Amino acid sequence: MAKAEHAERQGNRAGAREETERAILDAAERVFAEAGFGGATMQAIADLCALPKANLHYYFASKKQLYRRVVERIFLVWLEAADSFESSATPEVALRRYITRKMDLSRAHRYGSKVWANEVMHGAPIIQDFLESTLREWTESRVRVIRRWIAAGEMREVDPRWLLYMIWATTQHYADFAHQIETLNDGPLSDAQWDAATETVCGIILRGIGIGAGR
Amino acid sequence: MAKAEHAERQGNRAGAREETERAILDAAERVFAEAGFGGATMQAIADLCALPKANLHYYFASKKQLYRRVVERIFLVWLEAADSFESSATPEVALRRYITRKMDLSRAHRYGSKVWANEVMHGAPIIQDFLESTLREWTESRVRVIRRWIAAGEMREVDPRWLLYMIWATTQHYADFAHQIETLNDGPLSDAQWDAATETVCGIILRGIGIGAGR
DNA sequence: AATGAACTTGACTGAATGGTCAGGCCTGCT
DNA sequence: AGCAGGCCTGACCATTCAGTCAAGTTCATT
Repeated sequence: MAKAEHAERQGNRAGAREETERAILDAAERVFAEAGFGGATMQAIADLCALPKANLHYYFASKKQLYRRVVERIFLVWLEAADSFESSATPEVALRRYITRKMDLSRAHRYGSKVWANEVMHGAPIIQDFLESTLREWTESRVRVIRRWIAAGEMREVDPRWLLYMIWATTQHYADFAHQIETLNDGPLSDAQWDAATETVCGIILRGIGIGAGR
Repeated sequence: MAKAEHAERQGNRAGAREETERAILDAAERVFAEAGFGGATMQAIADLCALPKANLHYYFASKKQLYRRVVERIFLVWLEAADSFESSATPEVALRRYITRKMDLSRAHRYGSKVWANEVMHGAPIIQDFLESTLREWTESRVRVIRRWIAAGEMREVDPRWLLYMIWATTQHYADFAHQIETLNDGPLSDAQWDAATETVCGIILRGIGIGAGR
């Protein structure tokens, strides 16, 4: 951000570059999400951001590298959501906040979620190292937090991993399977429906682990 | 089956044909699951079932048609699982059986689940009609069953759709995100782990909707 | 054994697509 | 104004891949 401002002040060169890269990444995210890596074409991405195909190759060396950048950007968003899982709070507050945040993300970053899902489904050829380092560490740390809550009698005894998987699965489902949900719903979910779904997910999970959550 | 036996008795021609088609479909299911439609190549499928590529085109007119047949076959398996959701039983028995069945499916048909997920994520270009007809009818019928249970005070008041999505998401996650789960687990889940995960999922959901399920 | 239909397959083709490149253009600095 | 470096792009190339085909082979039937 500071870099962009600096650039802006002394000409629009660097700022324009960042803007163009972002536009390409946005288009790429959507095309990769809708067609998968193999089905996506550089031409389709170029069309979506109204740039000649050769231009994409000026900013990103190859399709693979562009894809990698897309995935990395998504991972950062994911990490941001992960931070909302605060170990200091009670399980009720922490989990409710985390689930809500993940539901929001599913709504705001539908394409990103799909790209991530695709990548993992295909064996994570690009981001295996992330899974083995950052994701693993994050998961293990939260597993310990949950174990502590259990030991303190703040929630029912449940293997933390199955609980985390359930939260990931359910929240991401609203992005990855949005098409199915919208078909069954005759259109996109309304604000009220998102709120209701979020509340229901929170409610079932919190009660499910022995926390008499609201209402 | 009767057809195959009949064929077998009067020569192995028709029987062999079915067997070959099944081999191709199995290979295709796996390749489509691992690479997506766009990333899959007929050659890769041919290699996996040890047949010359030209032979695939003798049995299936095009890549698209082969893909369609793969998806249709998966849908039949899905329907079979759907039948285990019996409206006659109590919610506890019905949901427990349904969840267990879906977890079993995720374990036995990992590739099928992935192909389905891919198809829906990409906007269901091939099976949109299924979503709008069969899936919709099935869902609406189960929604009514769940509403009846709620009206009868057998479970907490919860929008049935969010509950169903949660069950689908969680159970399918064990197939679609198997790679991620196995990375975090340092290897495939053991029998005991599958049982534990299934039990935890049942437990959280049943308690979550106000049914004091076992243990 | 003869026959013809069903099956098999190596070699080929046309189209699509990732990637390249040379030359032109614009921008900001001196 | 003039210049240098970053930026843009149409045309092109090499590869990959779905799909074809014609020439074989196998097999059930008669």
